[in-house]
Order: sequence, then C-alpha cells, then structure tokens
Amino acid sequence: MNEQDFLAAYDPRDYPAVAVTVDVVALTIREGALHLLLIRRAAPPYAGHWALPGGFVRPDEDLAAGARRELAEETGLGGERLRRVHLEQLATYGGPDRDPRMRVVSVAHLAFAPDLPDPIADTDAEDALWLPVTALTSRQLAFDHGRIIDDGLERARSKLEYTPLATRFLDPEFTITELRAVYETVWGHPLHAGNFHRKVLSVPGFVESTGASTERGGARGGPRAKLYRAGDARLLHPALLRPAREETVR
Amino acid sequence: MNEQDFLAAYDPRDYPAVAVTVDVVALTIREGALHLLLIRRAAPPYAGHWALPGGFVRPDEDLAAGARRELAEETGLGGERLRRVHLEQLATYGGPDRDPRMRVVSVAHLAFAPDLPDPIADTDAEDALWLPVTALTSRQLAFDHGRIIDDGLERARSKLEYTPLATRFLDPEFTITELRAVYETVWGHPLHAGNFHRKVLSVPGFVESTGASTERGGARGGPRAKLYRAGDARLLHPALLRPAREETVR
DNA sequence: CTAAGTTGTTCTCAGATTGAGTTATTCTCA
DNA sequence: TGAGAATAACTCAATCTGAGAACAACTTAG
Repeated sequence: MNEQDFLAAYDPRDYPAVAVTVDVVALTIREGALHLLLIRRAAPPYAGHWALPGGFVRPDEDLAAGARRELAEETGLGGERLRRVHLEQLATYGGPDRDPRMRVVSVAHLAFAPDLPDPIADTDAEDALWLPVTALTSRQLAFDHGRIIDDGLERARSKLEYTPLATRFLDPEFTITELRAVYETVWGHPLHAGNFHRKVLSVPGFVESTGASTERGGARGGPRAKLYRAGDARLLHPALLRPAREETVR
Repeated sequence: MNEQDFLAAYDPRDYPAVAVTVDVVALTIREGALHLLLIRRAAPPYAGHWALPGGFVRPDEDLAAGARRELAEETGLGGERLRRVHLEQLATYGGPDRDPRMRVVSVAHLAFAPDLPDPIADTDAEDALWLPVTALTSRQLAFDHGRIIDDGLERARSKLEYTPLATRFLDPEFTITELRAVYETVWGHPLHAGNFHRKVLSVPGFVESTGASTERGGARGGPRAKLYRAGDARLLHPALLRPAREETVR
C-alpha cells in the first residue's frame, strides 16, 4: 500500500473520540494584587461553577491561536493590546475522567497581561471577572481547573526568575519601581529596592532607558523616576532568583 | 435542562474529529554520548522515516501512563527498571497540518533513563535504536519530530540546572565524577572537576553519601571514588547554572 | 510657603559564592 | 617499579549578594 492509497482508506472514526480544548490561565495585576480571569459557566457540566476561559479548538486553528481567540472573546480585546499579551503553553491535562461528557484533553495556556478592562460575559458564560488569586478557593472551580491554576501560578513565579516577562504585566514604558512591584506581587514578598535596582540594570538586555522620566513623583512624594522599556533579551543572564524559602527540612 | 439530561443528550460525534497521541523524547547516555530513542516507521505516513516512539492514547489511560507504555513497548523494559526512568510532560504540538491523515494533537514527553538495552522493534516499527544526538539531521525525521527533539534537548539542558534529575541518567549509586560526566555530556562542554565537586556537595539534598567506595579506581588510574545516591531534594537551591554562552550580541 | 514625610537612586561594606589553579594521595597500567 | 591519571581537599582573587545608609527630589498637610 503506498502513502496515497493509505490516506484514501483512512477513516478517522476508527479512532476513539477525543475532544481537544484550550484553557487559559490569564494573569494581570490590578491595584497591586495578582488577578486571574475566570468565567462562571452557563451550561452543564459544572453549570454555575467558576472556570477558566477556554473552549474547543477549531479545525483550522493552531493551539496557540485558539488560546488567543478564547482570551480575546472573554476580554473583548483585539489588535495591538491583544498582541501585547504574553501567551505560552502551560501543560496538557488529559486524565480519562476529567470531563463527564467524554474524553477531553485540555491544552492549558498561561497569559501575562497589563491591566485590562473588565471582561465581557459571552454566550458560554453567565459571568466573567478578574478575581484576586488570594480569593481563590479551589472547591468552587469546575473540572480540574484548581490544579491548572496552581500549576500556572507556580510557572508564573518561576518565569519571572529567568525571563524578562515581568515587563508584560506593565505598559510599554515603566519605572524600575513598577517592575519591582510586579515581582513583589507575583512572588508575594517584598524585595530590597536598592539591590533590585542594581540587579535589573546589570542584567544585559533586561531593560533599556527611554531617556525620559515620569511627569510627577510618586503619589506620596519622591523624585520623578526614570522610564525604561523592555530590552531584547529573551532570557535573564544571570537570573533574578527568588529568595530561598525557609527550609522546611532542617 | 439538568446535568443528567444534558449528559444523556450529548453526542461526542458532534465535535470535530481529533486524535491524541503521546510521543516520547527518551534520552540516555551511552559511551559518554547523549543518545535518543528513535524508531523507523513501518507504515505510512512517513513510512521509512525515523520518528519518536509514540502512539494513540488509549481510552482509559492517563497521558503520562500512555507515554510510559509507549516507552516500555519500545525498550522492552518493565518493572523496577522502567519505574526508575524519569518521565515528564514536555509540550503539546497541535498544528492543523502536522499529520496528513487528520488532526493529530501530540502530547510530547521527555524521559531520562540510565543506560538501557538496545530497543526492540515492535509492530509499528521497522527498526528501533539509540541514536547519538550528534548524528541527528532533522531532515530525515517524520512529522515535526525534529522540532520536538530540539525542544526536548533544550529542556533537558535546563532541567539539569535546577533539578537533581541528572542522577536519573545513572544507576542508583554513582560517583561525583560520573555525575559530572552527565552534565558535561548533556551541556556539551567540560566542567571544572574541583568546583563541581564542591558545588554538588554543598547543595542541600542533591546527593547523600552511601559510605561506600568503588571497588576499583578509574579505568586509567586514580583512587577509589566515594559513592553517593540521589538525595531527597526536588529542586536545587542554589542551582547549578550553565556557564554563560559567549555573548552573540556585544 | 514651609515642614515633614516619602521615594528613586546611588553608595558602602561585610559575607558568601565563583572560577581557576594547586596539592597530596591513591590507584592503574605498562 | 615508575609514569600518568583521577579523587578530593585546599587556596586565593574576583565577583556577586544582602543589608543598610545617604541624599536629593518630590509630595502633601498645615
């Protein structure tokens, strides 16, 4: 049998039915707190539960394109602002019983966005909102989305260490203090301002100066801060490591 | 409509046909060189081309279980020795046209194994072998497996930095020199023996002494080396960073 | 307008870590 | 038996880090 004949004789229905979805763990920073985009499901299964935005991959669509489309649908975002959102694949969740309808394999993605407008509930969702991650209780979440979110948050924390992606939570021009606030928010503890400043400026390609400064000082005083934009590095060398957690094992 | 009625009325065939496969980038070290497990495809598409071991996920099988099964089938491995192989999810590849038959979404996995016996060609494969990664030319590979392998190798290199997984390339008891050889092989350049020794012993939980030593000195002389086994750390703190590559950008 | 408080940025300095080289010792092979 | 090789320990200068201090530029309260 040559390759042509093989393809003609091939029936996709011979294979077990599996559906592939994309889900998005979309993170942003609002009012100094890390927020997560959630929708409340309108239809079964898990109607009324909170869930990650997501849906079936369309036939002609790449996985990343599907994730970006789902994100666009929930946030109402498009064009340049959507393009500025960082989107990467997180992991794939495919346990046989994670969806009661059928075998559903979900390719989860992770998104970092600057502060975005409130989301728009579309047809699939009763409601949609940016929820502070501190307000999460995994019990109310549909499917295995609690676990996906945990994995996404850990990945986000670790990505800030060795990539310049913290800048994706900010507008194109930002101050070192704003950048530090991103790290403090995502990592959940304060950093030494002086050391952070020294380190960021010493890592090649992390940030580059715009030459300009802010129009005003900080809200409660202080000098005008210099403005920077993201540099061209894809990886931070050397990395900005999280302070070691207290050893649980002595 | 309540949830029960919904599930009864649900027809999986309403959704576009997608197949889900698992592929495995299995790495081992043989004779001081990094090797990759490949099979030569017996059936179209890409009959006669080299490809990663893999196949369709079975209906009741977790993704990780499917990957481990595929690995077992190709290597003929089972039991304790199979269990010692490290297996983790790498990434999912799902472009619409990556397989001419139909939409195939492949969940790639990455495996680290100690030196294993030569593989066994099973029904899907004309042939199977451990190929040195230096002998790879991506042109001869089926599907997008060249890209998957590249991603797997880069992931392997980076995993050695911040996890103790280098030990998974070795037998349960090993010397520091053997461990250094793993790093040198995967990273592709020599390391300073003294500094490596100091560093490995200083990272908490990386290795623990067995108290014993090798029976003989090295092949070409030298004292007997102390034996170690893997410690209980899941992450290396601080990490063993790769020497910075030469800057391409000045 | 002034005083008090806040913030961005730069310094300082001790301690830890790193890279590179050296040494003593133990072993294999010819 | 001697040459060469490898383990494991040590040394030392250069670099990096964490913690704190200094200081000027700004804010707001009064």
